[in-house]
Amino acid sequence: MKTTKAARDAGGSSAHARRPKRGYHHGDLRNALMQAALRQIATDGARALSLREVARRAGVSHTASYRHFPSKESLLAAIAEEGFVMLSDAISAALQAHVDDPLAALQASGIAYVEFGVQYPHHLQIMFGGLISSQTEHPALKQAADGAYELLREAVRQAQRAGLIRGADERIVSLAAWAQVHGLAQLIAGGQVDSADGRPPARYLATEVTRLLQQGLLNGPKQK
Amino acid sequence: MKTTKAARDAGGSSAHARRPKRGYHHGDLRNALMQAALRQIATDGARALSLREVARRAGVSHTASYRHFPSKESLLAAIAEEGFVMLSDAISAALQAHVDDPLAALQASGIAYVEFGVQYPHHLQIMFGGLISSQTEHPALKQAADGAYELLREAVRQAQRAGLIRGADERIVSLAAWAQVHGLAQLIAGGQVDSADGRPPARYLATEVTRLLQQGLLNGPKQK
DNA sequence: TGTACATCAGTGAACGCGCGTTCACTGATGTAC
DNA sequence: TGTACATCAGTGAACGCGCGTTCACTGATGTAC
Repeated sequence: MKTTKAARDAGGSSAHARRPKRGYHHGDLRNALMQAALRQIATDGARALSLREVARRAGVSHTASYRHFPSKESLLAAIAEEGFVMLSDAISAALQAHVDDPLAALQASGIAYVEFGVQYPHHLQIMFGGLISSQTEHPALKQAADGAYELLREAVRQAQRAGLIRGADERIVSLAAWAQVHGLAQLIAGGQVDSADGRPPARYLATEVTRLLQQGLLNGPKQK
Repeated sequence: MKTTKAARDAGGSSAHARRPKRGYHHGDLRNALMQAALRQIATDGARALSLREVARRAGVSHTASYRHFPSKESLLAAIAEEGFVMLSDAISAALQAHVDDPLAALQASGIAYVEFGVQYPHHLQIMFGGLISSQTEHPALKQAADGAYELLREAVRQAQRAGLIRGADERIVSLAAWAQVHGLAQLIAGGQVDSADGRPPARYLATEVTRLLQQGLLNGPKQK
């Protein structure tokens, strides 16, 4: 999945695996701690996460993380922020693959949302699991979260501008789109919906489910 | 919200408030513990929940809960189960209010789902927040959860049978409906969407959002 | 190139704490006769 | 109605534990001259 850029830099020539010459100084501890935290969540569940165990997994004394994160929650906030950035990247890529077709772009961004959640379920859990008391206390996180949602809203606006979505309030349409892919991602990532080997893959489910909503958008309100 | 049946029984005539004659035996400790747990979650967040604090709030020694729940997780499982039962009741009521109109029934059940989540956000968190390691280890919980989803699927099937939904796979339609209301409930309950005083109330958002999906269902696939 | 010094990133002992669970117990309640 | 006894629902001390955070420290790194 993701590579620890600086971790590779440190050693320079030493190909891989065998511990690079890192001695007292780690080189990329901040990043290593974030990855260790994700590994612990994968193993023990998000609510069992402890700073000391994270440090252990990173091979470092349990107080070292205070050089990089002022508290346990700020480590979680950093991971959540990373998640929103990755999500934004995924949505952006989907949008750019369909610049000529705003409706396809909207659907693709929804599918990207679901795929992100399935691929990074632990990020999703930290982003939305109520582990961070208040986003307001972590401005960078709040900004990243707002940015991701803004991409989605902009996709809705473009489809409206192009005349592909009729009638409905943009806020409601955006919320409907968000709720749908968010719910689907949560259900799949949370194991409530099987999408394992042999079962319909997440991408297929996301495609079909978003298609249904899209049809509703296309045709506009029928007048009650 | 909910009344503790047996707690009232215990005292008999003593109207209310002033501690009924409960001495050594509590009378309805199981129920009282569940409510105390919900209160602690409301105060401190779900991940801070501790059996000892729950017992403190219930006014009982911290080991008393072992007479009613074999472990901390089983207390959580009981609350989650209660949540699914309440959710099922809410959905059933919505369905029965529209027996003559399967499509209205389907939408009403979705709205009921969102309203349940908004009204009982802490139940929702316990039901879906990954606090319970495996539903399989709590059969009654699993059954309650499956029952709620089954009600929703049955509503979809009835709309299909009545010819109101064309073409689409029932599994996909059910999943789309579930994902949408589940996502909306999560977003509102998690504070990602404001629906507080002055803002559009949850019921309105749920109605509009489900209407969009409904329109997609009504018109069926347009043939790609 | 060498030296002095400031800064940075990690260490390890120690703090105080609350936790989940076990155990042997005791007071209260229900039931058989 | 009264008594003996089993069962049930709480108690409180004790267990062993890992946690987040602080502190004074030390080794490593970078920089000015």
